[in-house]
Amino acid sequence: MDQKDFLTNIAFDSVVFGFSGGALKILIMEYHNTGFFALPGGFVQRNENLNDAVRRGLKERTGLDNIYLEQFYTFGDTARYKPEIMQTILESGNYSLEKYEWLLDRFISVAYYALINYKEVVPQPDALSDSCEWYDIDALPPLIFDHADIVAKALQTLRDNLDRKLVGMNLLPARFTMNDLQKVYEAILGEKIRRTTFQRKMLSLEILKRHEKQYLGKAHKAPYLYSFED
Amino acid sequence: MDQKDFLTNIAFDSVVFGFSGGALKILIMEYHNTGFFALPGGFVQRNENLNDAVRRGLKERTGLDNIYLEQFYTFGDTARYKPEIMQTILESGNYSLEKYEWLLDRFISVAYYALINYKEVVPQPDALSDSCEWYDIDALPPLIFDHADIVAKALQTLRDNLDRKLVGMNLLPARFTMNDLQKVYEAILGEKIRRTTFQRKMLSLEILKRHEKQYLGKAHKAPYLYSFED
DNA sequence: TTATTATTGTCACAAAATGAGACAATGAAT
DNA sequence: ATTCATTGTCTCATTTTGTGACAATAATAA
Repeated sequence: MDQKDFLTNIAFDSVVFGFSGGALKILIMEYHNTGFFALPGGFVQRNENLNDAVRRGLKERTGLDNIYLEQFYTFGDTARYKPEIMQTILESGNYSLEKYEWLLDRFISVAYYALINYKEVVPQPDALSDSCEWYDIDALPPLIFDHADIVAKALQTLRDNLDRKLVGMNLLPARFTMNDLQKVYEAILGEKIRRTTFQRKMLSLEILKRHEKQYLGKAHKAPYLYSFED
Repeated sequence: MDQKDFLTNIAFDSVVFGFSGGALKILIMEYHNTGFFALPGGFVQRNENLNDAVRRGLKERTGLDNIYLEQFYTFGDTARYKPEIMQTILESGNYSLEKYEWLLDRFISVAYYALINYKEVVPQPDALSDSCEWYDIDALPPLIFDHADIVAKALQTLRDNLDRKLVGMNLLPARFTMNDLQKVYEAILGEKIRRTTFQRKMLSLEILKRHEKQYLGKAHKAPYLYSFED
């Protein structure tokens, strides 16, 4: 983590979406002894593609390769430059302010969102943080810098992309019911969807393969399981 | 233009769209004595918002304030790092390689597109360039670095945004005919649109104000002029 | 065994949006 | 007055979407 290995003034932040218990969640880190919460992020190595840097960071936090990833905005206001916060984080982690002085400089941050299958992940804190945990998108702790803005814009972009990109594929397990898929859409949009219209629309896309029924011992008709495979 | 005034490793590029003669055009710069063509761009001052830096750059190139601007992607592949090209540009412009050594470093570039009224602009070259001129989007010269990719992505984003944002407003003069507006849409989409459907759709949006007719001395019915004002 | 209950898959119809063409109105040239 | 190209609007067909109805389950209760 030496200055000469990394590009200066440029960072990235990731909004990692997962879906569990009917709610949309994201990963948030908490720094040692500071009460500071932040998005997972990192820096770009001098010989590394920006996109690869983000994948490297996500691999460290989630253990996953091949994550669905979209870049959505680059945040570059001067108002996001608050060196005293970074200084507190470094001091609380017992890091040398001299060696890591470059972290106190201003950073422009390229923001990405990722979609992952909640159940496949065991979130890992990094050296500076106590925890890396899921938070309900409606109940986030206060975040440092402009990270609340980043989350808001990530969610807005996800909503805008909902019709154009196959969002459900990445947030659900390989097999799921139509109702599972509908709940993902409802969590992202923040509103209820009409069941029959949703079902008709999803089936008309011809991207779902129907499998066996799912018997859960409930007192009603068992739903079919679907997958996105061909 | 001293290193200490600017953030390092980060730049911006602008795809400036204009509309003239029924075709979509963008601004391209040509560097002194090099045969190199590139998008207008620049660097971010240490105390300056990223968005403001882009507006500053556009003001220098076009003379305009209050330009319609959208950030659309940040390009950060290592493959775009070609210091020999920048060195040639500096040498051809008789700039000191020592003083401007920082320009030979790797840059991650935040890309924006702008929409402007073609007739309001007299493009201005900068100190390093011979010209800053309009080129038809279908007939661009070969561009340095990954600037051709940037243009392609700008155009794709513009198409995707066509229904959601008021594109025509920014590419046309204050008053225009329905046919003018349709030609803008056709130039962006790269395909013909059905006249009656387009007219019905535009009018149903209730964002157009109808004004007097435009008599051009042609042997047919004179069209109404419209504006986006309220 | 036979109701009861909640949910699912599908259909039918209404409403809205879009595609496609018809046609009269118009401004100038012949 | 006639012709011509273009415009504004209308109508009808087609497609998409909104809305509810309804039969088909899979377990539970009677």
